[in-house]
Amino acid sequence: MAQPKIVCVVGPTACGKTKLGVLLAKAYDGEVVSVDSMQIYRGLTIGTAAPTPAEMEGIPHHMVAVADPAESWSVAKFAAAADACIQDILARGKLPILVGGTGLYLEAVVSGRDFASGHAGGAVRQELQQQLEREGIEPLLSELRQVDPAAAERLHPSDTKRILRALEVWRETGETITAHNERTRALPGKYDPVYIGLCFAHREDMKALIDRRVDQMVEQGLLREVEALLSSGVPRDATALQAIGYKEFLRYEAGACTLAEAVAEVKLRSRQYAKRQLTWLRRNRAIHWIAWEKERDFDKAFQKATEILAAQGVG
RNA sequence: GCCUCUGUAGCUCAGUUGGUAGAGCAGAGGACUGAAAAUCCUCGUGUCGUUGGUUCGAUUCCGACCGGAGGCA
Repeated sequence: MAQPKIVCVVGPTACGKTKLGVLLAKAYDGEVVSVDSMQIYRGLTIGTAAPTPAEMEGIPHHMVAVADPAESWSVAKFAAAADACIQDILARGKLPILVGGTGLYLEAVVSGRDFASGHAGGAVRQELQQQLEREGIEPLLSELRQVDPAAAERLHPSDTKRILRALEVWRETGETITAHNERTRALPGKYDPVYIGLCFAHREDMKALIDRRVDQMVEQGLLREVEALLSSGVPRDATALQAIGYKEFLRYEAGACTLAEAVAEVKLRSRQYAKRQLTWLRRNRAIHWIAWEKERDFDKAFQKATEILAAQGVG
């Protein structure tokens, strides 16, 4: 009740979130906040399908191309920056419309929960990483079992990334990640979101569109974009270059595969990514889904979205 | 025409000294709180090319046929 209402347009890649976001922003006097872990990096335009000035249609878009591609952002850093944008939009009496495919980021922003300290490349993380390389996961797992048995139980022994993170939180803060999560989850959300989800009714239609879109990206010069990033000094292991459509062309550029193989790989990774996005979104029962039949029909989708928003008290 | 190799899960291939078979990839589902376009987990019945024969029993051995690759003519 006390939380400000915001609109969230979600869905897997290539389902038309950008377009619907703009349509809604125009109709409701809103501004778009992109919630995408890769569109934040400058120079990743074609491969991330970041909105172009033409696609924005004059609507202000936040959190796109705001980061140096050589540096590595995190959920926490993103959430803080995005929240500042939302606060600013609200202060000016406009409606924030969050548009994006990165589930964790969106959840972080909407809930407004904080994160325990620590980060990739930090001293504690590096120390843990080295310990992992020297001794394997067993000693780390048994340490976790002692300090945070619940996390040790929950985490699979192969999930080294999360085991390291759990230990990092403990070593840095003296609070276990389990306790931290329980504490922050109990806090009320920061915003009152209305979720609109876009998806295809049939998986094969989504696959066909993803394939088409990847071909278009290549035609538009995705390879040149990758080369430009490299020649501007972005390290090959930068987070930005781990994006789908970039890491595969890195291999091609290095002569490790043919162009056709790289393109096929991008298509494959894109639809696997879309599947993971759907898995993430499905557990959010608050999403009002709009399913495309065969082709995307934005007039109809906009109409439905309007009805959904009216029913939820927006507008 | 003859010879050799080959035909096993959607794809690439293992394997069964004869008791109806299993990996990787793909696919499906799931997890997810400072790398998340990341990371991790679970799920494998398929006329073992077709057809005869040997055998208690053949995908496995033998023959023929069909398809593929190579060699000799």
